[in-house]
Formats: sequence, C-alpha cells, structure tokens
Amino acid sequence: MSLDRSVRSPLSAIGPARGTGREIPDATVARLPVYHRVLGQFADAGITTVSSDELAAACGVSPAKLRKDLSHLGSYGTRGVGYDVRFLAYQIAREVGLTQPWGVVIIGAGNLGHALVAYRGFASRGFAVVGLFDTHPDVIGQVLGAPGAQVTVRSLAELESVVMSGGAHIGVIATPAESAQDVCDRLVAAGVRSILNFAPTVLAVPADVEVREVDLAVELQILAFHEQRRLDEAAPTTPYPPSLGEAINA
Amino acid sequence: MSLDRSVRSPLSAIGPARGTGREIPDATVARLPVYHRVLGQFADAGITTVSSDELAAACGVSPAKLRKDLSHLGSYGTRGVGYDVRFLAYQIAREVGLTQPWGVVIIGAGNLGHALVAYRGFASRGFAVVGLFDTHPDVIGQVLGAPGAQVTVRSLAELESVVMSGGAHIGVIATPAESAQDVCDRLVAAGVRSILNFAPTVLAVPADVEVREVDLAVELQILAFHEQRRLDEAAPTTPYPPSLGEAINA
DNA sequence: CCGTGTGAAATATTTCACAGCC
DNA sequence: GGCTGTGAAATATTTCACACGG
Repeated sequence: MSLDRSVRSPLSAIGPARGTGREIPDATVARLPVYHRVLGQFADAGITTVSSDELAAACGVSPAKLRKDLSHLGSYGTRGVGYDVRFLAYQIAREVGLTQPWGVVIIGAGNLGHALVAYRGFASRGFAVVGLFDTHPDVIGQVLGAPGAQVTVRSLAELESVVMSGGAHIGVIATPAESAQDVCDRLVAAGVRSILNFAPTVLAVPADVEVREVDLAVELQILAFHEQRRLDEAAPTTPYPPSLGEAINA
Repeated sequence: MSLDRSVRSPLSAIGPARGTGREIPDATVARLPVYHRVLGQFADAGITTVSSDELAAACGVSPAKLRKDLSHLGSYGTRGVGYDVRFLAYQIAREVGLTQPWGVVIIGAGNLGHALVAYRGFASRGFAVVGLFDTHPDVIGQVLGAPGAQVTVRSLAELESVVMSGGAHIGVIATPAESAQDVCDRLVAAGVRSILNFAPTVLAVPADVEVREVDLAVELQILAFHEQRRLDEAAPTTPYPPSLGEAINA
C-alpha cells in the first residue's frame, strides 16, 4: 500500500455509504479490487459459486479476513453454500465505483506513460484515458494505445481545458520528480481531487484531495529490508558492516 | 502493502536487528524509504539539521508517527535540537539495507520493463539491474538503459543461469498476467526469495518467499472508491441518509 | 526553553470461534 | 453437514501528552 492517510473527515462524515454498508475500513477497500479481479477470473472459467475458503486462497488472504471484508458490504453469501460469483462481483463493483465510467488524465508520456496507456484492464474496469500530456515537442502529437482505445499526446498547456471540460476525475502523474508538484498544483486547481503519483516526491495538497503514491524504489527497499534480515539470520557473521563501497555492474 | 505475511519468527528470532533496533513494525519499514529520500533532498539542499516537525511535514506524516518510527531504530536525535540530516539518513540506509548492493532481475521488456530499467534512483540506492529478460525474439538483444548503466535484453532461457550465478537478490515481474506465475515459479526455483510483481495476478509462493504486488488498476480503484463517496456526499440524491437524526459526530 | 523519546490511551485491523441458517 | 456472518479477543498501529536531557 502506499503510504498514507488521507482526508479522513472525522467530523463532517454523516451518511458514508448507501445500500447496506456503513463506513468501510481502508484496509478492506484496498483489498476489494483484488477480490473483484479474481471473481472475474472465476466467472470467466465458468465457476458460478465459491466458498470463502476457495476465494480467500485465490486472493492470498485468510478466509476470516475475506468474510469480514465482505460482511462490510452486506450479506451476499448463502450459508452452507458460499457466494454466487457474478452476483458478488457485481456488488463489489458497485461499491468500488466500477459501475460508472471514470475519466483519467495522464501527465508524462515517457516510458511509464506509455506503459500506463497500453495497460489493459484499464478500460475493462471503466477507466478511460481522456487525456495524455507532455511538454516535449517530439512526443506531442504521437498516437499511443491499443487500436480502439488510442490517445494522442497533447501539450501540457491543454491540461486545464481538458480537465475542466468535465471528463477527468483522476489524475496520474508520470513525470520526473522535478515537475510533479507543479503538475499536481495544476490538477488540483483544475478541480481534480484524486491523484495517483508515480514520481518519487511527496506531494503537498489540500486536505480534500487524495493522493496515492507508488514508488518503485520504495517497494524494492521494503523487499531489501526483509532480504537483509533473512541473510543476517542465515549468516551470523560479523556483528558490524563488513565493508562498504562496492562496484555495481550489469 | 502486499497482501500476505510470512516469515514471522516470533520465538526463534534471536538477534533480529543489529545495532540498536529490535523488531521493526511493518508499517514503519514501509515509511523508512520515504524518510530516507527526503533526508537526501535536505542534505542536497545543504540542510544539516531537522526537527521531527519539519521532517514529518516534508514526508507527509504526523510528527508523532515520525518520532515513533525513528525510535525503533535507536536514539539518533538530540533533544532540544533535532536530527542530524546525514547521520540519520545513514542510519536509515543501514537499517533498510541500502549500504550494500542488491542485484535485481527484471522479467519482461515491454513498456513497463523499459520504464523500470530507465528509472533513476534505482542505481542511486544500490539496486543494480543484473538481468533483463524477455521471450520475444524481436526485443532480445536490444540494449536499454541510460548510458553508463546499460542492460541487454536476454532470452528468458538464461534466467536461471543468471540468478544462480549469484548476483540476483530480487526479481521484478513485468510480464503479462498469463506468464507471471510461471516466471515466479522459475525465480523461486532458482533461489530468489523477494519478488516485486507488477502483473495483475495473485502469485502462489512458498511461505519463505516475500511478494509485493503493485497493480495500477487496484490503485485507481481505491481512488475511485473515495471519489465516488465524495460525489455521493455532494449530491444528496440518496433515499436514506439526509433526514433522520443523523448528526452523530461532533 | 525546546524538541526527542516513550509509556499509556485510543484506534484500527486481524484472528478466533461459534451461533445461525440453508 | 457445511459455510456464512459476526461478536469478542488478540494484535497492530497511531495518537497523546509529558518526563527528560542538551
């Protein structure tokens, strides 16, 4: 998960959910998309019913956690039987907001921007890239994306007009770190309140804007931490660092 | 955060950390890389000392959380003054494992693979791409990466020999979902125990292997969930909430 | 004084274990 | 009989608030 908090509204929160659910825990929200994806695979495989044990195993969580998570949405299972795959998938989709289309603008058409535009399972979940921007003259005008869902790289100057024309709900920042805060400010000023940031910088935003940070280097460092622990444990060698500087090569 | 846990060693853990620290909470470990990055920026800016308030603000966390996190590493601050930027950065680097080089293999040389290889702040944190693999004949042999840290795309058939030759600690899966489990199995068989998975699939691994999943679609869905809540709140078209004595919070 | 380091309290999340329903 | 849904217990994490040391 990315870092932080977000926008808890401890006071103003009045009627948090519709339908059955009340206030769904953040930890649960972060797992719902995975459940939804796996349920989709099950449906594609022709499976019509799953038990919490089966679904939990496929999602890599404990059965108890899965059941507790689902219980926050309502009682969509059948005791003694399990869950109807398609029905449950739909209920999760509705809760997460996948039953309506979301417009996404991507800023930065470098390698990462290319990868994002090409990402399948984007459109399949209701996310449409309504704008792709860059400042580099060479890439402006390029047409990217799979046939059928193509996007033309536009000048960053057009960002505001695209966002304010109403189609953009989520901004994805795929620029170098140096430009990220500036781009973020412009997104916020234009009305975007949900931002996914791939640039390795902490963004400053107003309290009502939610930012999720995804940083590859952070993920690697978390792995490195545990890897180091394992190695330390396996080899009770020197109590202090053996040596430092090392040449790194590929 | 990835889904699962593993490797807990509640009893057997004898000397988990070196130096001062004991058993560091996962939540803290996930934030240390951010502290480290921001401290590096401060150092570059010529700042030699920071208070927990200043550093916390720059990292987007609360001062109390920051101090508690750092307290798990030891007492590296000075009361009434703050922390020495470079000293603290070094202590975090040592704890996370950044003072030694880590070999990384990347499987999949598509757009995402390209982006990963090109990622700066990779080498700068001691991560070296020691192998980049793909199955597509057209890309095998291509040379990617910034000048000075270039990598040649090799056939996936060479994965095992590269990993087993000893230089690879971490595997990064940037393949389509269909191939991810197969690649994962091969990495694990070759001895890799830390895997970063960008493919939208839950990987099955032995208990002593740590997997972190990063799925763009999941991140977007989490944003969509909150965005939906906001929109619902703004447009009280719902049949339930608004009326009855709902003013619970104060 | 000032700001760190830290017990203790408040929250959040996960796990247990079993009653209830198909 | 089997499996969901859920209170209650166990853990984990965050926040508070203040004693302590430079």
